[in-house]
Parts: sequence; C-alpha cells; structure tokens
Amino acid sequence: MTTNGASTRRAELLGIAAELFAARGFRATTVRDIADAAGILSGSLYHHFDSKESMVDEILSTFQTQLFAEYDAVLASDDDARTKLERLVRISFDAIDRNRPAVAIFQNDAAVLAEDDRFDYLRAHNERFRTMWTELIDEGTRSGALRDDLDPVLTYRFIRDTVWVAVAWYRPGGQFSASEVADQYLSILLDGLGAR
Amino acid sequence: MTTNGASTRRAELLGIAAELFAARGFRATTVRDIADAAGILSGSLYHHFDSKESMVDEILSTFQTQLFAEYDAVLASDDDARTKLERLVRISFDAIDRNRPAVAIFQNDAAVLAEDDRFDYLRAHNERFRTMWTELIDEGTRSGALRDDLDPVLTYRFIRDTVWVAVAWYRPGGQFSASEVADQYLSILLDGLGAR
DNA sequence: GTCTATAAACTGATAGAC
DNA sequence: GTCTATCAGTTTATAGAC
Repeated sequence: MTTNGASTRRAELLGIAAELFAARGFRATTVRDIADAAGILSGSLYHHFDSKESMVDEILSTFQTQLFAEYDAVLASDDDARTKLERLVRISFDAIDRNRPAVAIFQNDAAVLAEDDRFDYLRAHNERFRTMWTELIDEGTRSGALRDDLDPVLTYRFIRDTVWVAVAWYRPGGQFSASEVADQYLSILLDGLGAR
Repeated sequence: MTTNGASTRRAELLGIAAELFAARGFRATTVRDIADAAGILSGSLYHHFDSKESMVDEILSTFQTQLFAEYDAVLASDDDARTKLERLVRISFDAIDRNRPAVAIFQNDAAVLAEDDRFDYLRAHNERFRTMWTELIDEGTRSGALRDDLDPVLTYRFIRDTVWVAVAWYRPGGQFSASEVADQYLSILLDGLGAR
C-alpha cells in the first residue's frame, strides 16, 4: 500500500511460516507448505527470502531481541529478588501470548538449529538466560525470600521449564488470559500445591 | 545368538532408531541415518520393519503399555491421594531414566503423529492420562491434602508438564539420579520455592 | 540378515518471463 | 511480486541376488 508495502508482505509471509514451523516443526515444513498457505508458488518465496533457513533465523532473532529488551528493563530496576522473579515470569507468559509461534519454534527446534554456526546466537541466548535466572535465584536465596534447601541448578530448570512449556497448550483467547495463567503458575511455583 | 537372535537384532535397531528420533526428531531422521548408525544399508532395514513409521509406532506403543501398567498398580492401591501423587511422579521420572528416547519422542513428535489414524492410541493415552491426574487432583482437594483455590485444569497441566519436560535435560548417570530429581521436584511442587 | 540396484516422489532452490 | 519451468539432490521403499 504505502512505502512499506513490500515489508508488510514480508512480515505476512514470515507470520505464515512461523505458524507452520510451530505446528509441524521446521524440518517437516516444506517451502511448498508455506507458499500454499500464502496462496503463492514456492519459487515466489525466494523473492522475499534467501532460504527457508533465513526465514526461521529472522523469526527467532527478532523474537529474542524483543524478549531480552523486556528482561533487561526488569533486571535494571531496584525491585527485590522476589518481585523481579514474578515480573520475569509474567513477561515470559506475555511473550507466549503475543508471539506464540516464535516461542514454540524456540522450544522445539532451537537445539538442532543451534548446531549450525549461523545460529550461534541461540546458544548465547541460552547462556544469558541461564545466568540471569541463576543470579536471581541466588539473590533470592541469600535475602531469605526463597528456600535455601534446594539445588540452584534444578531450581533454575524447574522455573525455566514450567514457564515455557505452557506454549504447548496455551492459546490466546482461551479460558484464561496470559496474566491469569501467570497468577496461578506463580502461586504454585512460590507456595506449592500442598494445603497449609 | 539363541532362538531369539532375530528379535535381539530387531530390538537393537529399534534402540538406535529411538535415540536418533529423540535427538533429531522423527521427520528429520532419515532411514539412511538409522542404517548408517547401525552399520548397514538403508534397504536392509526393511527386512526388519515395514516402514519408518512402523518403527516409531513400535517404540511409542511399547513404552505406553509399560508405563500404564505401572500407573495402574498405583491407582489400584489404597494409598491416599498425596501418596499416589508422589508415586505417580516418581514413576514418571523413572520412565525418563529408563526409557528417555521414548519419552522424548512422545514429547516432541506425538502431537503431529497423532493426526494419523494409525496413532489413535496416542490420543487415547493422553485422554486416560488426563483423567487419571484430574481425578487424583480432585480427590486430593476434597480430602484437604491439596489447595482448593487453584483451577484444577491448570494444576493438572502444571504437574504433567513439569514432570515430562525434564526429559529435555535429564541424562542417566548425571549429577542427580532420577530419584533425587523426583525428590526435589516433588518438594517444589508441593511446598513451593518461597521461604516459609 | 545384508547388499546391489533402482524406482517414484519429494525438496530446496534458481533463471528468466510477465 | 508472482509465475513458468526446471534442476540437482534427497528420501522412502522395493525386488531380487548372495
């Protein structure tokens, strides 16, 4: 339409590809699948993108950049450890709500993609993510906000996994909003399922 | 070696295929990959199996049958709800320890495979699993063992996901045994991360 | 139980016309 | 921005020899 008619079409195609990658897996999704869903022929995709790999690359790197910008704002604040933990969890559920396909691709395909040098940033992302959480858990344990009788590495994995795995079932517009799911997940995570 | 020399070779090939399916995904693993890993040519695989699909079918159905036999023994006992919950979680971590590839394939590829009528039993498995946990959570809530202020469906998903997602990082022979991981996970799940 | 040889379909990608 | 046409490589699977 306007000056960025080309870039909106590009974004549209990328969104279609992301949905398919998320639903079927990167490898199992063919360029013909993407083209069919977009109503064009497979060769036409190459006017917009170099390769199938460059599509998933753009989906994942864009998502990662946005997510860490939000994380950094929390980490730079002077909230206490427990508040930061809650805010990071809420940001993560919000990311599932607003960018579900990218989170799903990250969960399902990132490990295999990261073997390629092109996706080195995925490894860097994981490392930064791990450091962020490990330091926060450590701070929370020292300040007395969190229990100190658990292994910090297992604690980190537990938090990380419980949050992101929700992408497997969460659907925007479902029974619970991302915020409501975050409320209940944080309640279980911090206080447990057992009756007091 | 003995009368079941053929069946041990079959089991050996199935184990190789399971490791590859778990590591790279079902679709991304080729019959040549499997044959290469086994030290034979791809055509030779078809002496043992009808198709690549029948390999993953056998891996998943065998695993499911074993797992539910163990679950049923717990459900048939007269333990209280909280004890049953703990036993079910421990069985699940044990399954990850003893049959990691099958659990990983189940986690990563079952949703897509289940679209095929051949894998109807995967849908049946999920339904039975959901019923089992939902009834147990309901029983625990009524008996006062579990909190009653949480949504039971979200509670079910939380338990299910936190347990099985550990297959993504757990490795037999690592720092923690399956039993030790189960101890800590159950402790977080029931009592939470927050300090008392 | 494995190999040789090969079929038939699929896949990612390219060149150039419109 | 999309289509026509097509290529080279890959993939699942088969038939028959050893």
